[in-house]
Formats: sequence, C-alpha cells, structure tokens
Amino acid sequence: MSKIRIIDVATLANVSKSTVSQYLNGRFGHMSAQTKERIRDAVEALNYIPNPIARSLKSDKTKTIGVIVRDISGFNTSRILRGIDDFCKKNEYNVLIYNTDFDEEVERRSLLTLRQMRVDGIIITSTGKNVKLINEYAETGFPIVQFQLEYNDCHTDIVLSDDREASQKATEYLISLGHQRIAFITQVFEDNLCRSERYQGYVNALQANGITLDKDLIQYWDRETGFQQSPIQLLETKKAPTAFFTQHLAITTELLKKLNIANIEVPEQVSIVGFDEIPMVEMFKVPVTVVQQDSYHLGIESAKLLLDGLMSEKQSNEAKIVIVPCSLIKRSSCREIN
Amino acid sequence: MSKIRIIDVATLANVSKSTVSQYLNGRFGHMSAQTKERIRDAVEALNYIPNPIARSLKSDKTKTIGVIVRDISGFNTSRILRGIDDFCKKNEYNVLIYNTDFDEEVERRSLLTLRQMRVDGIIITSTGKNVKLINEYAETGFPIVQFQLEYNDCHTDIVLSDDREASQKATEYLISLGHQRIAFITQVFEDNLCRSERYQGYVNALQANGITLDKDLIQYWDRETGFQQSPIQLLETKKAPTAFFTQHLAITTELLKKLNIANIEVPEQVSIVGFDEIPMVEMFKVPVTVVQQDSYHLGIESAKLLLDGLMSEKQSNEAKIVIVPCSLIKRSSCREIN
DNA sequence: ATCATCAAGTAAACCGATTTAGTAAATCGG
DNA sequence: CCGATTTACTAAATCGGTTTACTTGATGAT
Repeated sequence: MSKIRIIDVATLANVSKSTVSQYLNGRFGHMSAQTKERIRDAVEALNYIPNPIARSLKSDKTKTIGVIVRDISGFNTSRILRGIDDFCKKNEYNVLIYNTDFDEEVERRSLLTLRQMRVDGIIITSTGKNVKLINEYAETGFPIVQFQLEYNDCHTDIVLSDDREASQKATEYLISLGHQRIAFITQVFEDNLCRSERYQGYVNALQANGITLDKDLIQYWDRETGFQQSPIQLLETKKAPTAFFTQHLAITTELLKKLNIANIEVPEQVSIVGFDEIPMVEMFKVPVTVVQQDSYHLGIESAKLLLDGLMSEKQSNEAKIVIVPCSLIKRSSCREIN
Repeated sequence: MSKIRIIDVATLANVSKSTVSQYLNGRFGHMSAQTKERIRDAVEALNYIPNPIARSLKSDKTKTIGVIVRDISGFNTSRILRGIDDFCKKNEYNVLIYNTDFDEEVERRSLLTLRQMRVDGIIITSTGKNVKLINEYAETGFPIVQFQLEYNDCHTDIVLSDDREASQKATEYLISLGHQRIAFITQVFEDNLCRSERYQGYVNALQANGITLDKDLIQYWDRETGFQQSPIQLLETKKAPTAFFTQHLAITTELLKKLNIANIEVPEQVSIVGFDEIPMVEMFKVPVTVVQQDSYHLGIESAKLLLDGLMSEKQSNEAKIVIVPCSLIKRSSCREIN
C-alpha cells in the first residue's frame, strides 16, 4: 500500500518537495505551467496520496470531529449520528463517536480524550453535569455544538427540536378533535429545557383555546418508579381525561401496556398522542399518533453548524441556535369526540 | 489546552527528551530511580499527555480501526457497533465508521480511504462485491475481519452467527409443538452464506425428525417484488402449512400484516417464528417468537478478533472463524397442535 | 550599464514524538 | 591499576509533510 512519499513525487517531477507541497495545496502562484504539469503527471503516475497524519502534525488540524452521545444504538441517536456522519463525510471530515451511557464521569473523560486526540471540534448531547467544562471549552474558542440540550446555562452553539411548537400543535390537534381534558404525562421538567418547552407548548395550546389548566392532569412518570398515579385510576375519577399526551417513548409504551391489561380500548375510550416516533408502531394493535423529531436533520444541522464554524476562519462570538421542526404523524390512536 | 510538549517535561525534569520518551514507553532499564521520579513528577506537574499524532507519524500506528457497515442506524448494526466500540475503547482504540448503504462503489472507496487514513485494521460487513480487494488486503497482511459474511470465497478472519444451529433449533421447536408442515420463507439463498446455512438448519431439523421436505413450502420473498406466492393463498391449499418460519425481519412483519388483513389469527390458525429480533415486538398484537442474533456480542467478538491480531505481534496465517450463538425467544406466536 | 523588481524554485526549519548510535562516568575483573 | 564492561543518559536522525526565508536568473526602469 501507498508507501509513496512527497519526496518520491518530487524526485520524479524533478522539483523540490516544497514545490510539490505548494502544488498539493493549490498554491500555483510560484510555479510555471510546465512544472505544474510535471507534478500532476508524477502524482498520477505514482498514485500518490499525502499522509494525513504528517499533515495533521504540522497543521494541528485533524479533519476529524468528536461526537459524544449517550448510546450509539438508540433509535433516535443512531439516526442523528447518521445525519452527522453524512454531512461530515461529504465535507471530508471524520467522526469519532463516544458513548457515555448517561455517566457524567465517562462524559468528562470523553471530552478530555477527544481534545487530547486533537479533534477539530465536538458535537455533544450532554448529561448536563459537565456544564462548566463544556462552557470552558467554548469560551476558550474550541468549537463545540450541543444538541437536544436539557439544561439552560449554555454558552455554545445549539441545535434543538422545536419542542414547544410541536407540543402546542399536538395539543391543538387533540383539542380540534373535541378533547378538553388532556392528560400531560411527563418526566420532571424543572431544569430541563426541552421538557419545559413541551410543557409550555401544552399550556399555550390550552390557553389559546380557552381551556383552563387542571393541575391534576399533569402527571409525572419516572423510569424507576413508574407513574405517579396509575393512568387507569386516573380514568376512573370523575374528572377523567379523554386523551393522553405522553412525553417520552417509554411513557407511551408503558401506558399502552397498562391500558391493554385493563381492557381499555384505544381510541374508543381514550385517545393518545406520544412524543417521539416509535419503531415499528405501524405493527401495533393500535398504531399511535406521535410527534416525530427529525433526528436525521438534527444530525445534519449539528454537523453543519460545527463545520461552518471550522471552515470559515473568522468565528462570530455569539452563540447560534438552530431549531429543527418536528412533525405530527397522525395514526389511529385518536378519535373525535362530541 | 495541552500545549505542553515532551521537551517541556524534559526541561523541567532536567533530562533529555529521549529519556522522557523512554519513560513514557515504560522502558525504565536505562535510568536511575531518581531520574524516573523526577520525570514522573514533571509529567504530573505539567499534566502532560503525549501528542498521539506525533506518535502515529513515527510509529505508523494510529490506534484506530475502521468499521464499514451498511447503515449505522440499523437495529442490529447499531448494536454490533456498540459492541465493537465498547471493546475498542476498553483497549484504547478508536473507531472510524463508514456507511455504505449497500453501495459497492462506496464500499470500495471506504476501504481505500481507511487505508489512506492509516487505520490499523478494518472490520467490515461487506456487500460481497469487493471480494477481490478485501482478499488482497488480507493477503498482504493487512488486518481485516468480516462479520455477517454473505458470500463464500473468503480469506479473512470472520465472525458469524450460528445460523444453521439456530435455524435447526427453531424448526425443531415448531416440530416439538406438533408442526409437520412448516413453510420456510426466505430471500434467494444461492451464493449467500448465512441464508444457505439457515436453509440447511431447517432441512436438518426435518430430516432428524423423519419429515420429508416439501419443496412447495420453500417460499421466496424479495424486497422489491414481495412474496413469490401469497401466504394467504398458500394457507388455502390442501397441503397448507401450519407454521411459518420467516428468515428476515421484513418478511416477518409483512407476513403479519397480510395475515391481519386476511383476518387469520396467530397462533390459533397458524404459528410463526421469525429470524431476527424485532424492535418493540412485545407491543405487537401478537408478540412473535424469534431467533435472536446476539448483535452486541457479534460486535465484541469481531473487535476482539481484530485487536488480538493487532496486539500480539506474530500473526498466524490461517484465517480464524468465530461463531456466536443465537437464542430462541419464545413468545406467543406459536401454539401446540395435536 | 546599473540597480530594483519579479518569477520560479529550493534549502532548511518545523510540527512532536521515537529510535538509533554514541558518550561519559562508574564498576568490574584480573 | 588498566582495559573492558556496564550504567545512565543524550545528540541527532527520523517519520512525512508544511512553511519560511532565501537564491538565482531574467526582466524592467532609468
């Protein structure tokens, strides 16, 4: 394999390696047309490709970015990564992926390691526990982009789904079907940016339609402890909701299971809208209507934001925000009520 | 960030950079205990970490491997990648992922690019169209591991699922439930290693149980053209199968859809076993019994095989094969018949 | 004819490590 | 006590490029 070095090209073309280097970097100012041609021929003849490592050493650029995610094999994450990768490869950047599994210490080490590896920039969806380090990176001019941000105090460029808007639209859709009592089931959203945004969207939709917010319909769910109040019980109260708006894939599926066990029919007895697309939903007993985040685009936009910064010399010092719209995928889990 | 070089450490410790380099590489043979200590302190004090790029340039090792897959966001693929990545990170190797989308030209370019990038080895699940190039790599001593191999003429190390065994077990399971007429629905399997293996497993199971193979029950399916013969029609023939054994996730789901439309109850009217786990199956109307490939382990074993080769100097010249067992996940899509 | 300018190209330093070949001082054997 | 060996360490070459500063010969202006 390619053991050909710049010196071999130089020798064959009868010039110095400096000149070949100039040629390779498109600086033809200081060479005659013939020289240029001879070098071109030599490069071709030897099938020469510059050693990127040697290049990196001198230039201190690796044409590689780091991406820190929770789990590469997540349904959304893998799509986001695909977007990031597609955009990077198109621009001849490589991508180094680091998994954190939500572990803040692993995240910290990943940040450190990636800089030691001399990546040109980092895209991260963080645990929110390394805010200081991340902001420090950003402030010292190291290019860093965050997506799916879950906390507030952020000094970096960010890419987000249009959570509030999407949540509002979804709620309004239910309202348009006649639903007035819509349960909003969420993980705790204090200090969590996108969850708060979704809550805001829900509240806005109610307000815009003159429906007063009933705190009893705001229900919490937690991965460990499950539902704060059993949704089945909730349906038995006299102020029972006619629809559920669930804020997480896991919430949607758990709810579905519980309803199934309790023999409550969807959408006949209750309607459901979920946040986040569910793999294989169309195979479910009741395909459920969801807000779909455009994960692939989230990836593309993150990469774009980062590489734009890398490729245009002058960096603006104010943090940029890119919002990616979501879409409401209507399936058969909602019905119109009178 | 870390602008500290080996020379800074050397200066602080009052030795030459050669000695520091020796120290860093654990060759303490030629230095006194005090010197060693002074260097240790200096490294610590400056928080020095060697520049991996400079290292790579001299050593011609990048501590990075390339992985070529069809699509990073596939359900199985993403898990395999996670396995590969976990093993590599544990051994301080980095992973560069290339997606091919089944495109042989993209695959060829990925192979070329990865070598130009000087990766230390490659793990690939190939389209089967670049056999020559891959074998050429292997024969020139470049470390390369293939997994989920779909063709036969292979000169590299490989990691495979135990397709034949798993298929046999699954078929025997159906037989043990009393099924004698089991339809085997597959993509064309000529020239395709794992598909042929699965077919063999099926045939073996029948044979071992004294059931004669009925060619009419071998049905082909194709992504473009769908089922060779409608499964519904097949069920109406007088030699109808009592069970389906589907060889691909897409076949399983398409079959399920068709049966649903035709109002054929599973498992009451027909039993089903699928090959490959299906995301969210437990949410299906009928959770289906499947052969599950242990994707994560497939990844681990691939990485292990490659890194073992990289880390132990002497490479054996005969290609190694690692087989990873599958498991049969029993759900409610099969019933016992008399 | 003479000095300045410019075009075309090169030698050498540099990036930050590793490795080889070598040196000075201490130790050892006889 | 002298040459040989060992110990502890270093100078310089090397990896394969990029970049800077310099050279040379030709052209142009006066």
